[in-house]
Amino acid sequence: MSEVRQTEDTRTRILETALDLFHHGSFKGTSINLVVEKAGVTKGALFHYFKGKNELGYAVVDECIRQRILETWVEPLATSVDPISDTLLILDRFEEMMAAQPEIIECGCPLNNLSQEMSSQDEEFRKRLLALYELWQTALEKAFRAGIDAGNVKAEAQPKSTAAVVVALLEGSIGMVKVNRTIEHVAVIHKGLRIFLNLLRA
Amino acid sequence: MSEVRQTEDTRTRILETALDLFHHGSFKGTSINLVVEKAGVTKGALFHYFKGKNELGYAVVDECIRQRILETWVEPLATSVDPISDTLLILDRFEEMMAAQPEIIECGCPLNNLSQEMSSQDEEFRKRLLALYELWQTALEKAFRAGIDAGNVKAEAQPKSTAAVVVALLEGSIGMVKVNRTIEHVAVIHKGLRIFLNLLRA
DNA sequence: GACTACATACCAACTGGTCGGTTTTGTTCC
DNA sequence: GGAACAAAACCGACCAGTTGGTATGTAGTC
Repeated sequence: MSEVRQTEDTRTRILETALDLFHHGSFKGTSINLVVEKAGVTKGALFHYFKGKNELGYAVVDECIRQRILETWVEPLATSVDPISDTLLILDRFEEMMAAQPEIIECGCPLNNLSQEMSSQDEEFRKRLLALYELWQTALEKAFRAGIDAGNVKAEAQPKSTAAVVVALLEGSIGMVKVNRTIEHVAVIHKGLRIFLNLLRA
Repeated sequence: MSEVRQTEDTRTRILETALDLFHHGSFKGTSINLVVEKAGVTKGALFHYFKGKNELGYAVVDECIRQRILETWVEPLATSVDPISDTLLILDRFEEMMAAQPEIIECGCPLNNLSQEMSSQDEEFRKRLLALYELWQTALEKAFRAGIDAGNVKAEAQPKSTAAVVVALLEGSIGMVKVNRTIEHVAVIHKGLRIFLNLLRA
């Protein structure tokens, strides 16, 4: 534990702790005092790396959450020509994750949580969160376009609108699960989702 | 102006002011000091009618928001046998509302906002919010069942799952619009939604 | 000795909530 | 009608605790 130097490690620990707390609680509802306590650092360290609470939030969005979107959605869909199957596959992985860590059911999606809380309160937050949604949505849009070209998706499925609907549907679903807080509800939503996506198959 | 007004009027004014502030801001982010200021009452008055901030929030959910769900969804769908057309009609009305009052685009849906913010923080909130979602979802479920019986909706559309998906999709959509903050995005989502719902037509 | 990387003590502003008090309103009895 | 009384409605100063943020200091590194 008593290592010599820290430097970038401290910053990372603050960021990851902040993401965790913002996820389980909320941005405004999480005090920087709590962040430093949980991260095992002092306020001086936090304010050394971040100008203020908002800047910390921006960094969480730009670095931590962005990374997750890339790993979960952008990379898996980058070369997809069957976006319906691939999306359902990603959803299966989510379901497994929820079964393994039921606490996820309670606290939803970090991106959605922050968006709902902050986008109407702080323009800087909104811009950054929007950028992530566009990243995600564009990945889906491209995949649907490729899916249509490959003959796996109905031609009438408009890629842009469909991608928007899928994102809205997923964020809405995870939001509903937060309120319902049952794995059964995940299954109900999942079934409906499957019906929807399969209707788009060519 | 100098009417005799009192009693129940004060309570109502507090409730409506609170709903408005919770909607434009958030529950935790709105201080009771601000509520009393905007409502033009004193703290004594607020605490006379509500045991605390949470109780005020519960009342907003149970009374104000519940009323809106009933008016917007339950009553219009009560006798529906063509839930797809009727749902699209309700959505048209939403779109008109957004065009007329663009501020709605910024602050989303009060029910969704409160749910995302509070359901993981306070069990009492969660229970009450869930009850409203069930009210809404059940109304849709019944309408879809009636729609299938009347031959307006595909038989394979499972009413419960479909209702859950519609609710999730709508809440997700309004959430996305909050982040995107453009009327054009409402149209994009709307188009996708229309595609989805029409796929369910018999 | 300049610089980074922290640590600590501190602050003004604000938070939800309390409490003793005043005013308004409704009821009862004459 | 009006005096007497009680209860509901309302007021606003005050409180302890927390908030985001700062000022100042120090220990190790180049």
